[in-house]
Amino acid sequence: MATQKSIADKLGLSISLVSRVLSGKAKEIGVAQETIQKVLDEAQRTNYTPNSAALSLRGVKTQTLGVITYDFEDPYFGIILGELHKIAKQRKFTLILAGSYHREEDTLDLSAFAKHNIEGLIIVGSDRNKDWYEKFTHKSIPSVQIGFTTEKIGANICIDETLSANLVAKYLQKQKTTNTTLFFNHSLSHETFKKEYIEAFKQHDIAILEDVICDGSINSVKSGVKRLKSLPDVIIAGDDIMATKIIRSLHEINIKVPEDVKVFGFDNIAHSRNFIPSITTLNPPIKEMIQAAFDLVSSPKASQETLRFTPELISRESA
Amino acid sequence: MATQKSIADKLGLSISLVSRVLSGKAKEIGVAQETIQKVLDEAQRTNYTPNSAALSLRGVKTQTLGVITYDFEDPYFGIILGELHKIAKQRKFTLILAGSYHREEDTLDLSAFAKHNIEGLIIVGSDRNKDWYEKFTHKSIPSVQIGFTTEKIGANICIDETLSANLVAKYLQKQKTTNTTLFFNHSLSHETFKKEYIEAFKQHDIAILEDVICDGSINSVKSGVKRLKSLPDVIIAGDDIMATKIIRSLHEINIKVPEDVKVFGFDNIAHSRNFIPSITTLNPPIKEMIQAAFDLVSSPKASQETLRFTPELISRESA
DNA sequence: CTGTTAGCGCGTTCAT
DNA sequence: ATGAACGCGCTAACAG
Repeated sequence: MATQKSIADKLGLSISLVSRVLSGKAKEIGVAQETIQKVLDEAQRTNYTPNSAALSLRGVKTQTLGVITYDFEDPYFGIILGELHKIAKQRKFTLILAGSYHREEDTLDLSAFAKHNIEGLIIVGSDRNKDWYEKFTHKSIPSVQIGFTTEKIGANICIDETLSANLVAKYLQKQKTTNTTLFFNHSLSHETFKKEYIEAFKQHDIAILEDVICDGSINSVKSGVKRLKSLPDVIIAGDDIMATKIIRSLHEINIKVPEDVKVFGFDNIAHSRNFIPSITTLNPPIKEMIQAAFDLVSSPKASQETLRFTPELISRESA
Repeated sequence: MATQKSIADKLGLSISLVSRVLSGKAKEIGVAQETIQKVLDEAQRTNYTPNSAALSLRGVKTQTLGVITYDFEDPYFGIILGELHKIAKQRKFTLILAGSYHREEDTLDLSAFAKHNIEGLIIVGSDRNKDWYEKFTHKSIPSVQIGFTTEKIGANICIDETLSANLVAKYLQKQKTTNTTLFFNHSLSHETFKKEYIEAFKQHDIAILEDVICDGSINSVKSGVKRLKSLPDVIIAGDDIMATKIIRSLHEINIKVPEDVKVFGFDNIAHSRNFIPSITTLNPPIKEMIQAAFDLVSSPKASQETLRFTPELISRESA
């Protein structure tokens, strides 16, 4: 490995001089142009890369962010990670990954973050509690959560659930919907939205016939669908995946969407557009949300802000 | 932050003694039991965590792996990352992310890896060339690619394409298929499979009516479907997403799957099971593949092995 | 304009 | 059984 020392030795200069040139402080201090060029050339030639360990030992910013997720298989996770990565690259940040597997939150292990001295924490997904965060409380790392939480620890980026529910209620009203059935699971984001839907439907004179709770597995959805006492005008699903599973389950007992029942989703996953029928859903402004999240954690002063974003209603075939 | 020095000062001991105790070499060297306990207690009390920068500066293993991907939005990416992360956690490894956005490979930036001194490289996805890898050739980091490549640089984990194609051909033959049409894009993995399909179909007396090449966007698939000169017994799609888009496009011009044409996918993404019709496809043994990949990079000696895995044919409604 | 020195936190000689 | 001193690669204060 090329080091400043190896360059200095080769050129017969001192290490500190090389350091000054390489860290861009040459001009400022007043190093001879010729010397600057020699150092730069040799650095280039030997493929010099600053040793991050040495830098961070000296207290130089590591420009490293930790990313925690609760569910790697969330269809949105890849997109979020992609966006995060894109911005991180632009700003010369590095992303370190931690997470729990399948929401087994007890398995969350943050040693990776300690190891690499992260300067910011991005939490992807909703959650209820953050026991694990105790380990971090003694440090003051700016953090942001993208999703809902009951235990806010830093900044927060989420969907405006009230606005969203009203958007849907208005849309359904226009379609002369008089009653609905809810399909939600026990996750925090589902429950948060459900509460708002109930409120919004009340205000728009839309009845809720049934409130089905299922874990989201295809079997739970199937049995939920089978046990339906009656068919509402529209079924409100907690997310698009749930919506597709509901439609699939209905299909298996010969109920057609949207002819017999409509189904409304949430998320606008890539798949929703090509499903048969295509899913009517709410499209969150992911890119803007991620951008905002990144800005919040990478800013010098830790923020406690909560930013709410409004999704766009995408009317397709299912509702 | 608690450091060995802070503990030593507090206890009136020397730093090196504290170091010995904390790195578990106390017994070996012969430190007084009482001293050991004192140090351990103080470390516990002050929440001592070894400084990774200092460690790696001293040459201690960083246990850090770099992960590169070409496409964050690949539906398999989350699953792969989840598996990788699960194993990484078990073995106390850290994962650092790099990648290019939407396959714009020129934007690949590996500075993140240099920054954190990675000890292994996992490449997720197929690719044709690795110009960027030049920067790494002077280091000897064990690497593994999960996917196909034309420019192998380390170990390689992939699907056995010949076996796969034969599996499918045999299946189709049993179903009395006499002709097919291919829908593939220009990616390396699609082309690799296509070649094998062509060979396998020839051996099984299955004709290929048309060879449609499209970029995979819904519009390209739609126009590909519209331009079809005739309907084959079964359409072979390069992957499940392509399959769903084909079915969707056929649906829009009133052609039913599988009644009018069958469609065969590849990948077994989560959605395939719930799509209407559910997609008949090949299911790669992802977990085993990831496990093997991890074993290869994390092993002390860099391997150049290529491991081929055989997928399982999952017969569903579409074919 | 350039070199010397100190020190970030740690493990490892070499002393004692 | 314990401590002093060194060096990993780097930057900054101080000295020419």
